[in-house]
Amino acid sequence: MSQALPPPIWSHRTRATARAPVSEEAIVQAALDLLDDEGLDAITMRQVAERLGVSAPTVYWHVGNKDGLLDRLYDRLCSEVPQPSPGPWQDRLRFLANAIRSVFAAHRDAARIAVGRFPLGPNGLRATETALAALADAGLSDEDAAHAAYLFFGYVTSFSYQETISPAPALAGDRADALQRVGQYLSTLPSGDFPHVTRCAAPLSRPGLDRRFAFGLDRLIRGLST
Amino acid sequence: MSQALPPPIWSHRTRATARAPVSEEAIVQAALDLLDDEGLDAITMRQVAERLGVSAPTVYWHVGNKDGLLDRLYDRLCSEVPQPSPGPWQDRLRFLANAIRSVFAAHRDAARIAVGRFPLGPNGLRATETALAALADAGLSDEDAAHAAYLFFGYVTSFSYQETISPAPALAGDRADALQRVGQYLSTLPSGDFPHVTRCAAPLSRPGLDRRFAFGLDRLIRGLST
DNA sequence: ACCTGAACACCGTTCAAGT
DNA sequence: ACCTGAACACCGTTCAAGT
Repeated sequence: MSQALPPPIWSHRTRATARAPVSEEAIVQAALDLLDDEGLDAITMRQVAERLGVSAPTVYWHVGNKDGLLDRLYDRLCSEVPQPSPGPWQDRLRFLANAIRSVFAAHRDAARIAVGRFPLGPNGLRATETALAALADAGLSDEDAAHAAYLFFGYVTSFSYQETISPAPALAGDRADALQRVGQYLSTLPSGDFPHVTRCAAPLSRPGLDRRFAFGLDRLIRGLST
Repeated sequence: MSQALPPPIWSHRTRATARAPVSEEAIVQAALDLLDDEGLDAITMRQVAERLGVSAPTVYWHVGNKDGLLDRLYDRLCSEVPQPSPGPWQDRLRFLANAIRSVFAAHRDAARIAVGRFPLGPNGLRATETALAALADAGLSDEDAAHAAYLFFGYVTSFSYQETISPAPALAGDRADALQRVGQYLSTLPSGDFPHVTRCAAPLSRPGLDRRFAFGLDRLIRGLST
């Protein structure tokens, strides 16, 4: 069998042959690069196309529409979530939650893609299976395990989303500044009308979110224990 | 004091005097009408302006930008949330959760506005105060109550959001159809790789969400009990 | 103080047409 | 089967200018 020759030097399709052929995989990768470099808002059908040296309608041919692209990108992110090692179901659930949060944190505002989605793609299903297995070991029925899985992913996802955006969108400046101003605002509220808000002003506007994530996760796990 | 006369009949500013003067309140109301009539995607600075018979930059003058408009609209929605009557803290929390979910359900995909926001506006603070008061009565410290409040609002909000959108965006057809296809898909997965997913296929794709909401709420409250 | 016209720099999506 | 040019119908936002 003769070896494939490169296109002849007089080929006029220099640009077309220069780039790798477009594929669904390449498109998802380009979207992921865009996400990492500039954030979710930079993921545009046109920008993705440009990264691949291709026209926008080509992207539509491969992934249908923007939602289809984000579905695939979400599953791609799910592929980065590691599996927990064997152990008590509580530990496996905690590991999974922290792993998912870490993946989101590693990709800017990736969590926004996950909000309203459930991990049902090829890779997402692995995480779903892991969660359901842990919940079954917790003694939950199939029905309760399904409900609990939604509760679990909903918590991790919405928490991750919350921490990627500034706490009060209307306020300018960086996050720490904005948070401090929220705390200041809350503490100066009339304490007659809002006794608890004023007393909780500081903890409500605390910047460190690791403790808060662990708190919610612990209470969730406790609530799921029989 | 003489009574104010209407503009003379020869006034050439017929259109300008015909409409009520624009105000922040009127703008928020127009946005709410748009939300109820056509959904969140219809809330556009231009569309809001058109509803008021005004040009788009006028809206900017009053609310700053679109985020500022949505902040105000969110607080307007919070004003529709009723206060619970006195009773055990669990009941008050449950009442508040159901009330918030009902308000979102009454305004199409309003929950999407709430995702990533925390009720800190004049009206939202009433709900926050109610939640914090209940959580304090549960025996939580100020710090834990603050964390739990985020957990609580995050749950109600993200659940409400989830139920306003179709479960698998890529699938066509109405929700019941799409859900059934998801269930079908999950049940035909290789049961060797996904034993729990296949067994939970039916409950994972069950359409009624009231039971699921109650389940999560119960477990949350249980997890917060000392 | 409040409002407008016109513009800038984009979007998602479709569709006939090419190879 | 895969890709392009050109277009449609929009966006959020700004800014000089008006009253």
